[in-house]
Amino acid sequence: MPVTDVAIDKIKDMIISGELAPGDRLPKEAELAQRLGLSRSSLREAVKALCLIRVLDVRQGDGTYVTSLEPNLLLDAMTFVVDFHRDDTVLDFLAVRRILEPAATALAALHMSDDDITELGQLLGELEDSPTVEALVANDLQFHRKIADGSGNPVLCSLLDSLSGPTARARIWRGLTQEGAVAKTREQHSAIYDAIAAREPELARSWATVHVAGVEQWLRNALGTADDPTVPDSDAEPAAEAS
Amino acid sequence: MPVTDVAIDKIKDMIISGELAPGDRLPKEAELAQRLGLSRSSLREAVKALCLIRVLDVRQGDGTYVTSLEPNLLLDAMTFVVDFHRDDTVLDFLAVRRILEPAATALAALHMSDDDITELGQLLGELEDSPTVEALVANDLQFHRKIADGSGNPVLCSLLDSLSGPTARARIWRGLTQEGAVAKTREQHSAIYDAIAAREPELARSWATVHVAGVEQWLRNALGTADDPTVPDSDAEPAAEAS
DNA sequence: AACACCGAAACATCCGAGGTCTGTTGCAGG
DNA sequence: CCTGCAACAGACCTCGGATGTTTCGGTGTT
Repeated sequence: MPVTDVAIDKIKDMIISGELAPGDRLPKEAELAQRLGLSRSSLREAVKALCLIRVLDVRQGDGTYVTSLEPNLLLDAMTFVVDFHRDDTVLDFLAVRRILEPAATALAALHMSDDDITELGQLLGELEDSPTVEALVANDLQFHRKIADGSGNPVLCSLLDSLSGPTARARIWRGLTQEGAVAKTREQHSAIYDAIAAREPELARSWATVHVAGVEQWLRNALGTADDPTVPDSDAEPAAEAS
Repeated sequence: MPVTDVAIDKIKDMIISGELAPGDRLPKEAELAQRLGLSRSSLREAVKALCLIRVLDVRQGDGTYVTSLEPNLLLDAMTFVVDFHRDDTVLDFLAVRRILEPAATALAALHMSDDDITELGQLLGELEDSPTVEALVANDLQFHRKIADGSGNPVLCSLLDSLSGPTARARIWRGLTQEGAVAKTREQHSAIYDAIAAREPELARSWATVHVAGVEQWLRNALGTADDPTVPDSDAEPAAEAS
């Protein structure tokens, strides 16, 4: 195994073992390199890699630090990964979002504070009467992010955040091409908000399902893959082997 | 922004734009470095970082290649990230798994081929009568992996795979300390298998919920936080309306 | 045709020399 | 005593070259 990969594991272990706590500063490059038994160049490669996934944070002129390691920060790095799947597997991501979003919305109906719910309502009001598609989608992202945050589960929230990225583009596309999509989105958002404000988790869940499924259904048709077995529709083809 | 980060973005763009397709070989270090306008050292840092998240694959003596970029490969890198959350946030990960696993199991009941179901059954039979806890958990992981794979959604499968890692430790701990946990796990696995084999998605979903919730409940008690209704009851999620 | 050897190509690793940014220190002035 | 500016030291950034290792493919022998 390359020395750089060893270094990555070593640093990872130092963090997991507790030798390096979140916020701690690492020894200076030269020192750490000697301690791990490799050159500064190789060590820098390791540090850079850990930097990309938000485990380390290097500040020029200051030093290298361990990040807070909070789930939202680390899962957030997943956005980078998800970026590589733009067109082909968007449906798969959307299918997962369709599973998580309703659950998160139901949780939000139970856990959100009254203040948060008020802010959620304000978000809906901020939108103009005839918003641009971009403004609508931006508001859409904020709306769902606040709900995900309201679920009280940071892991769930970050995951949804990552999944929302690639599907946002699809939503913009939809807004531009599908008649009535904007109005429908606003209606559904209001319904979701009402359900949360009424503390009705099951109702909130159902509206969220309808909401996400709408995008999913449209996208599936738009992609012309009416026969894609990846998505949970009503029935499946039971392998025509036995019978 | 550091030149290395610029290089990362450049390479990322080259891939997303299609200039570099999965499986393609990158220009040699020196050449690419000159083209991107930086030194080999800095380029190597960028490549190493992209390597960690499985976007690039470097083979000494051969060259640097773009990976297949399949969701399972990229999401798999998330396991590395998840490793940093061992004790504190396991409950949050488990809560997400409790949302995804039942959905995946229901999908599997609809989409798995008869052959796959046969293999799933064999997996259950492979276990001895009095397995060690380690063997049981290993079998447990395989069992759920096969089901996740059977959902037909590679993103969902990879995500569950990543989430299973940190919770596996918890499951081992449980097997060692809770009386009857082993027997209960086997019973529930059989029930899940039966529901899938019978093509009963809702039944499969419910058993999966019960199964994961069992671990979650135990863990919550074990951690002494008996007061966290993180997840409401989750049925009525119309991922599949076959009956 | 199968196998062993050899050389070219490409990555791995290391090193040392500047460059740049940041936080701190110390002095002068209000 | 407090404030503001300038110089300093520490730490990371970038570079380019030299040397070691591994892999691939061509060549020659058996």
